[in-house]
Amino acid sequence: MKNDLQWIYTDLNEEQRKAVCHIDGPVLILAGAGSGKTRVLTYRIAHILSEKKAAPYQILAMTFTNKAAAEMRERIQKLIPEMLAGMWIGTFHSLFARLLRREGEKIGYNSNFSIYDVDDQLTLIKIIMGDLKLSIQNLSPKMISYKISAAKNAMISPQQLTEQAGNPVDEVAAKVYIEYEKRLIVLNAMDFDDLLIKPIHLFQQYPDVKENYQNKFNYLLVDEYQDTNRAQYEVLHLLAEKRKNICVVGDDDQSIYRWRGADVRNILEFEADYPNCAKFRLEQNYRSTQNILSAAHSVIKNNIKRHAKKLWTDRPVGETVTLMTVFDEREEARYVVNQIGIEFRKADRRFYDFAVLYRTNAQSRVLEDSLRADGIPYVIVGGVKFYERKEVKDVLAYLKVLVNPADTISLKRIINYPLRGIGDVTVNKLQTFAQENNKTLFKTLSKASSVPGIQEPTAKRVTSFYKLLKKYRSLRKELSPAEIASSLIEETGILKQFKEDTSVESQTRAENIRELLVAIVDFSHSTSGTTLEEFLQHVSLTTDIDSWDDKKNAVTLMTLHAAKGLEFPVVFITGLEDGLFPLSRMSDDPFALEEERRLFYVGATRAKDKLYLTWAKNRRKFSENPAQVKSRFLNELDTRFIESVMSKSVKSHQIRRPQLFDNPNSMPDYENESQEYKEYHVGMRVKHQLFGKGVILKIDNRYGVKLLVLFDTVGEKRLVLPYAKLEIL
DNA sequence: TCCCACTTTCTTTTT
DNA sequence: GAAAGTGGGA
Repeated sequence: MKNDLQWIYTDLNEEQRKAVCHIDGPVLILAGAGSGKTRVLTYRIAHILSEKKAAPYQILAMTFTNKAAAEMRERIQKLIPEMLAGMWIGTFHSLFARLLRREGEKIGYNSNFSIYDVDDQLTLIKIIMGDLKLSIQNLSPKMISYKISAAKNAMISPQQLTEQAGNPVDEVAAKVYIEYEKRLIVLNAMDFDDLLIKPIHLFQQYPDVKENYQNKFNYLLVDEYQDTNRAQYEVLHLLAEKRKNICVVGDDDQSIYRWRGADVRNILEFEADYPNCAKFRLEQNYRSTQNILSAAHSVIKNNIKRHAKKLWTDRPVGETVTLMTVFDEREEARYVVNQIGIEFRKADRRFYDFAVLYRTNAQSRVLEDSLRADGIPYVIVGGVKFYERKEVKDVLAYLKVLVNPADTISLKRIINYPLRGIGDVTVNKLQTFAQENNKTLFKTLSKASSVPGIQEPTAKRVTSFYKLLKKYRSLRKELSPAEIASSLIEETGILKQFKEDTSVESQTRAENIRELLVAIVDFSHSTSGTTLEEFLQHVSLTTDIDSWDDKKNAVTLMTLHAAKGLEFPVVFITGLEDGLFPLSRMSDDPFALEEERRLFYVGATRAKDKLYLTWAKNRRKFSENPAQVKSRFLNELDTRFIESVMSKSVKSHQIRRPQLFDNPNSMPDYENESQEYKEYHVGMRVKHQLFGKGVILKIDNRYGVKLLVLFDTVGEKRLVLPYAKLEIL
């Protein structure tokens, strides 16, 4: 430990120091972007420990991402290396998962419960909807799943949802919800939301357990408090109830997870919840230039629902923010790559100094193409996540079953993978038998020959599959997770089937499976644990951003959401078009629109020295390429901090109106055509130059205009309006 | 039971 | 522009 707490005085500003030194009681720290909030949190922990207010194991520090937790650990390690062990620092989900592994028995779970991701959840919901004979045609399982998750995050029980259900969709959701909760218990599985809710149930049902933890955790610290949802709020409240030593840090301007149930009111009303709380405001920004800060502020100040505040910096004014207008997304990508080259030479930068941000993951593709073409190294954070790839999930399903045989969802995933002649019909027979005899599917596998309707050869295949699982289950104690996994992959022939196929797809799948094995080995060597159970939990609760390596010399591509908490010398925010950012369906809902604006603010304040904003006049979506209107956020920007530029092709385009389809590279100008779309309606008779006469059956306006037309001679055809030259009859 | 070809759907953002 | 779902034939 550094001597005499000198560091508290030398490393912190006045307000930070106050926040660090006020140890007891509830504390609210409103920390603006780049104001050193992680520093305050870590110094606070160090201070508590050095004042001997608590032992390390009495401290509970919660973040949203593993990355943030890891950073906190690292910084504490530097301040007081000997005190780190035993501290509960981690994400909400991982810390509560840990707690539930210990205490879950009390509420009907085994300590080896599975954690279901969105994909598993959806599978389960589809099964339930099938069993309840609910039509998937009218109500998408996704919608139901979303409703259930929203209810859970808002702490609404199945019974309450049933009572409140005001429309048919909610009624169905409530029905499924009831069954869903029952089945999760039987499967010995929890979804992400359960990890937050179950501790609450536990504490409510077992006051002695609650008290245990209240006593244990002397000091609570919560990062990104503005993004907590109702369940998180509640569980924190229960834990802090007794001692009220809770310190939350957050910024209402950076609340961007409302769609996942986050409730800004949690931070706005903290003072009301904890009446005698101390409040500190960190408003000095150490990150960005004045121009960047002023530009960001000129946009965020348009939000009505916010604490009025203004960050300041003593950093130089810096370069103006560049606003670039380009013709389409390909030109946007080329521009970004070009500027990276220019900045690179101009300011002696490294590739890791650059971040390219976008609203949706789909936008990364074009950017990747351009970067690759110029040989610039890049990393993508997010997108299709490694552990969510089909082949990876298949292998993981094997491991999950080994750990938790009650996990029928995972079992069904692998029962015929790789193909071993156990089809749907057989599985259904087995399941019916299992239900009738009140056994798990796993147990029933061993008795396949006594299940009515299953032929001898099929029963043999089933029992040999059972023996396979049984064998590996008993090997768990003797072999390491990596040995089990690689032996399993070998014996089942999962890798072999990909190796035999020479297609690129199979090769990457094989590659991914090998990568998974490497990940298991790596994990075994890490400090976090060595058992299969621990590995599976790690996988379930790890995201892409957590494995992002900021030291790797590559340009970073990621969504604005993923960028929260990070900083880069040069930042590009791309795709600033109305409908994309802000996303179109957000524009009607004022709350959602404000959230989009906060997202813009988060993005802009990631930049230290230089910020680029780009928008394209045309952007390809699916197969269409509609004209775009610039984002309303760009209109809100104070022009004093901005320099507007236009690409050559945009300039020339303003003079020369393009002919429709005159060459393949020039896209048709739709601006006046959008009016015409409205002239079509269902039932109208039309004529197509190829298909002849027909009648319009359906008009789909969601992503560009698509028509379903029944032609007199060729039957039904799907048409995309700008390209289908239709004549109205 | 399996395989292939065709159709449909999805696109916000994530622990 | 992929990935899951559907349906018919072997």
